[in-house]
Amino acid sequence: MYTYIIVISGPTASGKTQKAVKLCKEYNGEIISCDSRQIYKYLDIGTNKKGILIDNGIRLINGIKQYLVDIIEPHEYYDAMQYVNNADKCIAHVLKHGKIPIVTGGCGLYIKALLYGLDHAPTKNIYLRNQLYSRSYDELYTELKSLDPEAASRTKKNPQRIVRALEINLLTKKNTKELFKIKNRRYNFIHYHIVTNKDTLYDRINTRCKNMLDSGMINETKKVLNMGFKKDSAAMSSLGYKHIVQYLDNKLSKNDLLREFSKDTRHYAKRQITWFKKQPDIEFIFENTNIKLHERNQFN
RNA sequence: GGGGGUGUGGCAGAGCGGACUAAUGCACCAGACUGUAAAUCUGGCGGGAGGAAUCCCUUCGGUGGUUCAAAUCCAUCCGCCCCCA
Repeated sequence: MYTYIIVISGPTASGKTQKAVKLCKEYNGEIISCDSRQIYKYLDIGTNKKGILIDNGIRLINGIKQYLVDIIEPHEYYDAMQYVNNADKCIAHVLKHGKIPIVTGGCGLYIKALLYGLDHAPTKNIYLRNQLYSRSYDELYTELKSLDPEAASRTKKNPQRIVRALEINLLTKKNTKELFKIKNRRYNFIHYHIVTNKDTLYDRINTRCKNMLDSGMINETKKVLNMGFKKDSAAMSSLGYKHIVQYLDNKLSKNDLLREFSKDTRHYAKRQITWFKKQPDIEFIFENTNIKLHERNQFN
């Protein structure tokens, strides 16, 4: 019985899933997705889902099972803690069946949360947030500065993060210094991160965006909107979909739609690259590298 | 041939006598981020020195003028565009 899990991360369009599928076939594994967008039902083209849905939250890609996709409705809220809970269950499930869980995805925060855990903090409080958002940035920043200077210096000029820090502080009456503990690994894991040539990656992103639009992503968006999901629902903040919404509102031309979609996706990839650079316990591999688990002690 | 317009940093595009190394956007580079994360946010972006304040050099098609001062005015040359013939 395996006790290790494998993590494969990489920027968008770096070929994570493909690599994971190959690995699963060679080593009897199953994929646990770590993707904050493929969790949404109905958004298939733009989130680049692979394979077919065979059960609630389970897809089959070339005969390999992938968990944690298509699990919530477009308007539903999701967060890192929920991901950890879900992923923990999936990992246990896969291990129980004697297979290797291969966590695959590009969502840095979720991976970090899964691997090292989150400190105990309250979940989103909409009432409080609305209250906070009605105040000015300066006011919020000043308040955070007095309540939790460290958090303030970490979140400066970022309203969203200031609100969250205040939310934690007001709800727990503790500052992050008291709340945040040094954490140990929650799993025995090997974390591979795919490194690609950036120019190649950017080219790939550009053509992928175009292909997505050409293969019905706009209609998919319309369909979801016609189902009654709002333009500002959580899922609609996803790359591409949010641009399509603007296009449908005549705020973007078709050319601009593609340009903005590609641009933001490229920027996103860059953010992913930046994030993983400073994460601990990562083995960086080139995209054409074959992962050979059998050469590792823990798999003998 | 006649008339009008235009030429600005990698691109688009403001500026139209001083605060101009020159707005803004794109591209590009770097970064932050423990519960919204495909989110949110920050810095840089002519060259050289410096941690930085700052300093030196070089820019607005070419050249020559006017002016204390020019991307901005004038002359001329070159390129592009439009209209009339």
